[in-house]
Amino acid sequence: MRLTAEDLTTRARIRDAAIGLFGRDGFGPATVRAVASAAGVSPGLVIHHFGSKAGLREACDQHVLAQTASQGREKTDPATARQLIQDYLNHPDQYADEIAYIRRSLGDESEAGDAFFDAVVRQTQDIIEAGIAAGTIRDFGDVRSTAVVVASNSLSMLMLGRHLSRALGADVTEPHGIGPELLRQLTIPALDIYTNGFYADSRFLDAARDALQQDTINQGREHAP
Amino acid sequence: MRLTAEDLTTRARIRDAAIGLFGRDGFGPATVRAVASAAGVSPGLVIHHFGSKAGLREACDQHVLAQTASQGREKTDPATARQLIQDYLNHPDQYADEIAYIRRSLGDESEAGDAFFDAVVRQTQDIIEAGIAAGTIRDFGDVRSTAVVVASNSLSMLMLGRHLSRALGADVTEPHGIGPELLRQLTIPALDIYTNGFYADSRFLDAARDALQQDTINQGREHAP
DNA sequence: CCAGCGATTGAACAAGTGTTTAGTGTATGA
DNA sequence: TCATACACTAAACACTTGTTCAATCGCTGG
Repeated sequence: MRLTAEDLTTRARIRDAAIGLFGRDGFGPATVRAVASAAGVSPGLVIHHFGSKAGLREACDQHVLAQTASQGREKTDPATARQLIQDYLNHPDQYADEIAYIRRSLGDESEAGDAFFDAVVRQTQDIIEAGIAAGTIRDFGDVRSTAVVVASNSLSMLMLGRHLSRALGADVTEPHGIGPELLRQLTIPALDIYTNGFYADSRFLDAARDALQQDTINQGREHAP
Repeated sequence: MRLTAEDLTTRARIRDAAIGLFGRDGFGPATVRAVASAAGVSPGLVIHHFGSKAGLREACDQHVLAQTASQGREKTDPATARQLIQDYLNHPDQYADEIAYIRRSLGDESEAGDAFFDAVVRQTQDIIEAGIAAGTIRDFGDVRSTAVVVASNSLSMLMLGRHLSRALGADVTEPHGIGPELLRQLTIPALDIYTNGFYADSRFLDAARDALQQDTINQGREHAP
């Protein structure tokens, strides 16, 4: 649940407007004047409150990070996770700005993006380890690398939401978000792969193992210029 | 094989410098002056050759798209694909600029990025259909959606390369590229999931099917404000 | 030989950028 | 009540941006 009313302090209003514009246009192209205009204040006031455009960004980073961290902490619990997804499916617009901002943070090189990605990997690894203990998830050799792969796959929906929408024929009114019907359309194929696998047998896996073995042996020769 | 020598026309040199800077800094932040300086020419000449900064970008889009299209066309053939990957593993630097540029194109909303994503999905779908016919890939209900999911997962390595490197402890000298040793480290877990699945049984898949069924029934009520 | 043409440059321009500054209210606390 | 502090604005500043323009340089065709 979020507060949507406009009983925010001016500083918070500016920050939220900045999150929206930074997420939509990127940190570079979004201007202080545009942020000020969106917040209904003068450009000077933005600087007065945040010192500089970089300071404004830092405040946005911290806020979005804190917001998502407080939601993500309980995500290991399946029931809470389900409720969170349900909440998003019912009110996707309330999360749109933050999601767009995170997408930009992951794309730019920013400390906030780094922290967010690391948090997702950490939680994924927790979930995997709990799942292995409970017998619901297969036991892997390298849990860490597996967690990175799974986290990366999950975040690809966030990074490529716009293209997923296009490819599956949804209306692209929302520039980048991923709507409820789209999420529904992708859930089954994704879970199907995660449950029954993608390849029919271990041919490719064995071939890759062989190739990597061979590549490691030949590494000194092949990598020489 | 690419030509690395400097026997390029000035126009091509400017274009290549622009691809490098657009990929590294983004289309907005990268300036005409920086491109001109990187190419060793005056800013006016950039405009003289391409009309405007937007024209320069269009030329970069077309060039990168043509470059990747010519390589991707034969990717359905497994042998060629393997050779392409080998080539990349041995000379990753030669592809770095184009990869960074594609990453930015996929993140911005650009026609080139759209075309690239669609091409990847199309080829993925071709590979899946050929694999199903050959018996190497499982037969899915919805090939199209599956192709979108697989393509999205594959491209996540491109979009999040920087974070994958960080998470797996590689040196982050290259800002976003994904190095050979990193690719080696991720191949086995990814193929393991694609071969043996991620979940131990179909519990999650069944639960999702039930949830979506129920959500569809309740959709009218739950989505109301 | 030379007229012409494209490549190329340096300087300038107008617009937009982040930021500063001086000034105006408007509270709050002594 | 008055002075201090703070939120806030309008205007200006210095700088960067994309783009234009006049003027060269170097070649090539007649």
